[in-house]
Amino acid sequence: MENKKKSTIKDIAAVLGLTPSAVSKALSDHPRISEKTKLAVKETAIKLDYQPNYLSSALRKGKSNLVGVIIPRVNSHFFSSVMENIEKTLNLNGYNIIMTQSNELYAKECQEIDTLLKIQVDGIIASMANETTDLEYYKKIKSKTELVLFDRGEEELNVDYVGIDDYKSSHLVVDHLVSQKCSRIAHIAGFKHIRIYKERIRGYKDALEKSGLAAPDNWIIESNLRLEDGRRIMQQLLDSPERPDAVYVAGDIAALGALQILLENNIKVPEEIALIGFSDEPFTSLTQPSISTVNQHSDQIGKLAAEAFLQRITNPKQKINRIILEPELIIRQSSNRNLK
Amino acid sequence: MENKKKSTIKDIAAVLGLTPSAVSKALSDHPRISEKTKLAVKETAIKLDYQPNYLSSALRKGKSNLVGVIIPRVNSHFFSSVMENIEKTLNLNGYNIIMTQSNELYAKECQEIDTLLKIQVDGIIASMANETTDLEYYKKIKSKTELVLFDRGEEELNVDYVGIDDYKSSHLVVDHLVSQKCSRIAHIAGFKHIRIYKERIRGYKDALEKSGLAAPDNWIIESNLRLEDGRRIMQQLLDSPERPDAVYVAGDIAALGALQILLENNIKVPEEIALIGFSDEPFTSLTQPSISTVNQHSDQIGKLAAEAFLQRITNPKQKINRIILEPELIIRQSSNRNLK
DNA sequence: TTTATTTGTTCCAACGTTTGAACAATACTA
DNA sequence: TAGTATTGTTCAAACGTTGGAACAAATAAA
Repeated sequence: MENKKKSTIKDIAAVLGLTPSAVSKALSDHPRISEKTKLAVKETAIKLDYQPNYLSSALRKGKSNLVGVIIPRVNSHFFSSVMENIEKTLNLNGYNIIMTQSNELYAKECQEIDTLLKIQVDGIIASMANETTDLEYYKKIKSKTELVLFDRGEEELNVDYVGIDDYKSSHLVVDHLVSQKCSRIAHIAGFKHIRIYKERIRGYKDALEKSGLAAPDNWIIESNLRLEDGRRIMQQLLDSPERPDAVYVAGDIAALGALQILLENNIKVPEEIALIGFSDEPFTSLTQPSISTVNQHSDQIGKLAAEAFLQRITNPKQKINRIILEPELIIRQSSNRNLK
Repeated sequence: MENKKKSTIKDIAAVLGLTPSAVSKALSDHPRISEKTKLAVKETAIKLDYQPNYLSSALRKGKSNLVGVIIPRVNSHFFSSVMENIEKTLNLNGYNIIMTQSNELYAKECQEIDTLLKIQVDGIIASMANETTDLEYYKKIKSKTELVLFDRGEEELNVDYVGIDDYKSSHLVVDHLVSQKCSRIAHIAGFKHIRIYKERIRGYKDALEKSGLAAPDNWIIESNLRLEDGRRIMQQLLDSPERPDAVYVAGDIAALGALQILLENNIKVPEEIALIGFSDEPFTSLTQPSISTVNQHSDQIGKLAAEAFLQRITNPKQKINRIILEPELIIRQSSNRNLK
């Protein structure tokens, strides 16, 4: 015989012979309530295990103090680290977050957006799914609540954004590979319709050109950057008439797949083919050889995205923020020919 | 000049010259509302981009259709897969989930519980943090809403539970190691105060005894099972006067740490020391050598936990479910002496 | 034609909290 | 001692939605 009874402000009022409004004011430290009453109210609140009903207060105040976060997938160090830092920053400011994942699917993303809007979140912080090309749903968010994007976001939406300089990242990667005497550099890329991957491709091309190099068009291969994509494309590159002597992969997981294929084919990394990934996922330092990669500063991105949201809530009409962080190349064994 | 104006049932009513309650009934297909009115209402709802206000309806109905999920950390294949399957199952039944992570910290866990209760979720599905020994907060959940536990849960709480047979898992592991002619088997364990780890330890001891083996007490070493714990303890075992010839690690991440130390010390795995982890995290198949491990059926656990919740919501007084799944030993290179 | 039934709608109270206004009681000022 | 200020509380309306009861109009049954 269980009774899942939640106590309300009324119950406290009844115990103390007060009105609900007196209790409400006491709980929120209203100046006109006597210290004695406040103390009594707070004691009974604890005694009755009172939990404020968020639904009613949010309804009344028109503010939920809830922020929705949409990420492509939770099972990635980059995204979960961003997540954690968003949460940490917002918690300090009295907000709670609802995290959802799109699984890189447009349909799921739309569904999550609808749910979050229904819940009346005070804002949404998101990184777009790989599949997303239609921006309608994001425009819908914009018309209903605050929106901050990070990492994967489109300029067209004209909202606050935090990310790294993807164009420059490719320069760091290519310049380093060139310094390692690589000259036939292929690029396992993300889909060009996503801005960050487009920028990485653009940076890759420009950096090659700067060094007087050029890559055949079929050395830029777009994909979803999953493990199996990395494997498939690396095999494809190995089978091509002229093999590259370096491969720049736009994501670490795909880079791992590529590394597997290289090892399975007994190709020496980095001597025969050098390899560089993207994101600094923890496993890149654990593989044999360890994988060079680009650090995207996930901790800072989360913090900055949360702060951008907080600023916008405080002052909705301030001008749009675009925060672009400096990428950092982490050189490990897979691209360091000097070390070995 | 933006107007983040949300339209309400009142706006629709005003447009059509109806009352809000007529609109509400039309939207929920009340039988007494004429088809004509329903059509008109639904059209205007779309035209005005009407989004039902979840706060008010949840408040009124006393049901939020929101379920809180608390997991120790999101960045683990096991937990994120459970998560995904909980979400999938609950979504099909009209529920949305709010996922939170405790980061294995008791304080964070309590905070998350309070938030979820404040939000008035219809139930909580959780796996306890490593740190948690005091069950007060879980009893609090029980007194306020429905609670389902998975993987890490205590029997004392007497709530629905889904997990695997940890005692048996250890038997599978030890029996396999014995079949590989290992006789000095150490155990890098989780903390004994957590039931699942206690069970793994108990199974390990009993299985050893069954095979006429015994391990010195200092070969059962409890820890948080993080990467660095695995490294530290493995080093400790290597430095001990009599080295083990097999190590059974109660978590994959710690097993990876142990493997790193073994490789750094040029110890042949599995010939000199065999290694087995726990959870079937994806990276276990990617290491060199690949790591044997125990499959916990994360997909099923999520589905079953969600179903347990749904059943309890429908029928609060049905008797407590304890669903125990069969563990599955996945034999890979790190423990297979025959293969090599 | 009167009475009963069905249909489509409005009315109203409620969910739990918040907040400005109103009020009574006490304390301070002239 | 009357008048004003201060203090501590209650009152009442509101947030948006819901759902039972009430009601009027149209239709069916007697």
